[in-house]
Amino acid sequence: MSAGNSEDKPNLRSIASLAGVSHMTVSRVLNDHPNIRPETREKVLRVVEELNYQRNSAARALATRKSRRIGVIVDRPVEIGPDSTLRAVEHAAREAGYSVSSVAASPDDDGVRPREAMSYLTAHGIDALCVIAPRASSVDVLRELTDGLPTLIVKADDDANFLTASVDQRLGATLAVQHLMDLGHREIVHVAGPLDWLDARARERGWHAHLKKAGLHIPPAFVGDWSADSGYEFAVAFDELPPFTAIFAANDQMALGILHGFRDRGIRVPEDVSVVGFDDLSVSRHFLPTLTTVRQDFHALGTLVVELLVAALEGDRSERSSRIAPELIVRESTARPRSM
Amino acid sequence: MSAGNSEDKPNLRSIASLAGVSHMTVSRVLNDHPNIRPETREKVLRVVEELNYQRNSAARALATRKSRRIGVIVDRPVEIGPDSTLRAVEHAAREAGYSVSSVAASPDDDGVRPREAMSYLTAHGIDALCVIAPRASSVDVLRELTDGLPTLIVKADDDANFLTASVDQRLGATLAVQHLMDLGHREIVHVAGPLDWLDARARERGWHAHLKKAGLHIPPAFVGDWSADSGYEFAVAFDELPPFTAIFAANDQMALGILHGFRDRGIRVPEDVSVVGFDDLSVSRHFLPTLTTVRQDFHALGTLVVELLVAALEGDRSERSSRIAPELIVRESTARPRSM
DNA sequence: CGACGTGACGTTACCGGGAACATAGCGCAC
DNA sequence: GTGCGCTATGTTCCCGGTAACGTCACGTCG
Repeated sequence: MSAGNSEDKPNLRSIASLAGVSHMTVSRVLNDHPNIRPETREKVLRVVEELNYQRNSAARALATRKSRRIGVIVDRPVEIGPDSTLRAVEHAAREAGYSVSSVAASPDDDGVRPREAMSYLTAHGIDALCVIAPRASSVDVLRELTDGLPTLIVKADDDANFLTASVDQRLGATLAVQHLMDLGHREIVHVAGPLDWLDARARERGWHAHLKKAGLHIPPAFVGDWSADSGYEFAVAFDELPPFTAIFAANDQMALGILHGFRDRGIRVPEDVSVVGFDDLSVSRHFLPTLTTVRQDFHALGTLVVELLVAALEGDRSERSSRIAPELIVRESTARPRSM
Repeated sequence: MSAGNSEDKPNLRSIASLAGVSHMTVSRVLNDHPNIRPETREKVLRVVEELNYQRNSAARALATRKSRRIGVIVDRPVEIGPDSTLRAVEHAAREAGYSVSSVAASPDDDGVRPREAMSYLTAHGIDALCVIAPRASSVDVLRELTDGLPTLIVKADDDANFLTASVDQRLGATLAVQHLMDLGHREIVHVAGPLDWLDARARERGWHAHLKKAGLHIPPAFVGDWSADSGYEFAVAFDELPPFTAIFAANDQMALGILHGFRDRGIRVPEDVSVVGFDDLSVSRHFLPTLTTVRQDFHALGTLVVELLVAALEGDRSERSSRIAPELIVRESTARPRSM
């Protein structure tokens, strides 16, 4: 069953001699070069099949000076959103014949250190770089480290130096705020992520801009740290906060912490306050109450990231950025305000 | 600041000529060979530093026939537990000078296809393999695919063919059940993961064995699919189930679904039923009620995995398996049964 | 005092591919 | 029929490391 040649691993030359051709002919067949006679191609492919031959990626990388590897830096630890993006990128990269090396922030430390991450990635050889969930400071540092390396940053604003792709964060925030406004809410506060994170900032801006456009009062944003704990802290301080009837939280975890904090304070959701999250975690539809939130299509995002990078690697400099529309998922945590 | 040599990337030879030695001397310095004069070493290292030289891992891999890469197969998509393990393995591997290539199941398909995953990993060159969250069937397939490749499976039982490392799943289950027994529960049901998954089976067995040891009635286990949805389904069918006062769920997601289903059925947790989960997701402490669960130290697990694999790669065949003790985290979702 | 071991290097070949440059056969225009 | 260009294939060298072996100076010992 399993191709059990007990000899050394086959290489181009062994294939070649068995097929009665030169190793270059085998190489050309494998690389889909034109100008190969169909019979020759078949003969070669038959031997390749028989020996279960796989190209040596190290040798290929060495000869071509291309690793077919995409480096990925993820600045936020395990917390779902960026994680899903990473998975989607890995998947899309594999489909495209690339492999991925990633450096993710560990839950312990306070984020990826861009210099070390880059040094690790370049040491292992990468052709392109993708940065997920970046902080503004990381982007600044990377600007001087990625000289000549095709680099895509998952962020919403276009960038002269980098390719960009992302789910449209501002649109997501707009959807959330509009939904609350449609329900009749006029005092809508925002529990933001750390504003050094580009995603956090984009969500905050979307919220801010949409309130402004509607002529509503814009309260100061509360800044959390993405964690459910920080949402909890916000919520239990309810009595000391200026009045509001709805909250747009920058992610589902903080939204969950808010639900928890409100329960501990005896505030009911959605009767007293409506809550909207962001991300649509797989568990969010089972929170109590189930959470209205903004869903991002990570799979599409991953595909997009790899498409843009591969195009850039192949010399296509036309497409430089693209955005994916998010979707509002309405559940139990939002309702009309009582005062109406 | 950034080593701005505008020339081609430096290589061993360029370092060598600048340092006035042969390229082999540079290689030896970099590989910590003995028999290098301290002055020579310093001279070389100075140039290496100056040019910001990094070894070409492809060339190294080609010459040594070692990629210093650990392949990882993850059989369960993004759902936290296995994910955290993967992150921890990546982190530990990086610390140990290895890099990781991973294949994770995408949320769409119903699990990793071991043959394809292996083919991808070997094509990109790996020295060792780690399998996270495996199904029994995957393990069987891998048995014939990993011929000669040092392989570690993250599972609790020792294995003649493989290295093993894991958090002690049976102990975790025992802790959960014992906690419920300590509270006075006598009818403790289990909502298991799919029993084809080794982790699910180990948790089920731990639960079963501990009930048996205590001489308690052993109801049939309900089998979910790890998702919160499946927990919900179980819970809303409450009326049709034989009576019980406590549930041990095989993961936190299903536990959350159960909390949700019970709320929809008007059953109170923990007043009517106690619920224990498994994993301690970062959000579990904010569920309503906050969830009693079993915490796994993924970081320690990742370190252990890499230690065992690296030892095996270096020819040390003494340590073949190891287990980490989990910890019970008691929160609001468990209490004494009312009947007591 | 010469054979020999050893430390500190240098030389050469090789890992498994691919680029660049031959080369051989063949159809075709003049 | 001869020169030309194209197609299909072969040769050679190189990518950037490391292994294996060679060399040379120096110290030691019989």
